[in-house]
Amino acid sequence: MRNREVATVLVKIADMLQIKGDNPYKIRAYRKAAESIYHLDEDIAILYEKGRIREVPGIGDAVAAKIGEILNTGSCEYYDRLSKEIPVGLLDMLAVPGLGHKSIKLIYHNVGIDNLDDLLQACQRGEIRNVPGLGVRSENNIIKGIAEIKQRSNKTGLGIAFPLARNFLNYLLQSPLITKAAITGSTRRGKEMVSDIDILVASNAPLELYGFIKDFPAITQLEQVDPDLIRGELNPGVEFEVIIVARSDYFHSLVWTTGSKEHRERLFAGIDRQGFKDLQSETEVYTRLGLDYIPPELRENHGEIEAASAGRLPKLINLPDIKGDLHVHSNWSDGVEKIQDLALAARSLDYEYIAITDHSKSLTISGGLSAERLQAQGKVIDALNAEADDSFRILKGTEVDILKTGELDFPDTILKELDIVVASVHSNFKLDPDDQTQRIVEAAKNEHVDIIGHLTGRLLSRRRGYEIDVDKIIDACVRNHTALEINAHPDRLDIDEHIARQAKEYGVKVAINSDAHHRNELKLMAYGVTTARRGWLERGDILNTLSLDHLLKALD
DNA sequence: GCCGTTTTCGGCCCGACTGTTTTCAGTCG
Repeated sequence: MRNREVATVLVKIADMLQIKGDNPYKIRAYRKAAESIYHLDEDIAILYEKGRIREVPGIGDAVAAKIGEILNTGSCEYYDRLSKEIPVGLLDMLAVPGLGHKSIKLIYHNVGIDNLDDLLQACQRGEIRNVPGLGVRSENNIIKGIAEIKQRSNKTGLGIAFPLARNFLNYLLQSPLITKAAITGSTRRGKEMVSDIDILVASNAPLELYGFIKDFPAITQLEQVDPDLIRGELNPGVEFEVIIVARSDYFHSLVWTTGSKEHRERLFAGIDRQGFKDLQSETEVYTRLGLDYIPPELRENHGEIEAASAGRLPKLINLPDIKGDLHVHSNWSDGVEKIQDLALAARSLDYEYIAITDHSKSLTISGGLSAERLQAQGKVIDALNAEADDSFRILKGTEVDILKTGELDFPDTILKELDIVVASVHSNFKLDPDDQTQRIVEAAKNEHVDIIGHLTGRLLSRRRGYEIDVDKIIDACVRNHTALEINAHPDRLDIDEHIARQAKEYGVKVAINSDAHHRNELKLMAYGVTTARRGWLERGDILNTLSLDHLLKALD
């Protein structure tokens, strides 16, 4: 699958055109094509070979030709020509919050800055404040923004790291030199951001492995550090380690490498792991330590060792416990899929229901629905449910905007007609913390609101969440029987594991939702389940583990 | 640059906030 690689080149073309100040619709066309390819569940290279690439929405003759070039050569003539005019370092500067294409062009033309490092230095020297349209405030915001970028640049989101690790693992398992292998480390624990990918391998021929590993297509760097350690980097810039052990040392090594430093050091304090040879499972390792088996997601030294010792570990939720998705967008707002296609995809995941929760009218950029359109959508859903010959149910819902004042974007008379109401913040992120909190508390108090969506508004690779008092919001949720969402999108994972655990302690129900804008994104549910597991949540804590009947009763 | 049950040209997503200004351009969702 080279879809991500192709999409990345197209996005860069769009960015360069935008810095140049080219036709906005042409720029949008490149972005739309990139987005389409990114979400494709087929391999773009295979589609191209079959001559079916024009069937992909947003790809016309011009982009199709460029994709052909990218697949054959890794780049295309148009991109190369643009990058002579627009230095690629300018594109990195786009990651700075508040800096857009126009400011970057101005900075480049006025002071000749074309990369992040020089930009930081120029800000520190006070040179950027003289660029027309920018001032001292902008300068300070840029310095702050670059610091944040540097802080997270050595980490990779689980949504990138996990699929990459799985592909790498599957490749390794093809080798006859390897008898057992598993993803380990923080990726196995399901941390939202990981610093590298660790793979544990059992092999009796460690020195022959290097030659096999170097042929994995995504490898960009490779180094044999020790006879039992190979280190390198995978495209797109994710570091990895392959740790090689003898078959007899595999399971205690898996426990050792999976847990956080604090977990493993407490586990094996004063114990020689040599006595753990030849065990047949991780369960045996934990049994030997006098503990119940601790699932990887809990191995953080956050109380799991005490709980395992006392036989009080939670029975964590599993993906098959999920009976439906309560936050999904269709092409009525900013999703790309028809409602019936989303329902079909949900059926194939063995769900019993899916809630269509398109945006409300204030979110114009995302095609928010007016009250009239929402009612029309309800009729369409009723008809689809009526003509279905199974018990699967499409629920009528909305992701209603929480306005600046805490008022909702639809009146109660509209909300009460819906099966499910998700209320979310999409504007005024920089409100005073008290006002921001109060705004969400007001929404939670509305009797028709079932779930607060992506509570903190954070985007893991891009921005921190808005400032809120989580305790007060949890309190409001308890009093009003409002659930909190774990938004499963790997860019969000919002609420995080800590707030999720706090919610459970106070008896607030949690809904794990994909927030899918495309049918393939329904599968992102798995990341939300991982976060829930890291928050010690059990099936009974999760709203959408309920069967359709029980869910409807619970929502009543 | 893409698209089409207003179809081969003329549309294509808009409104609020921020920081710069002195009436507005740029950014963001």
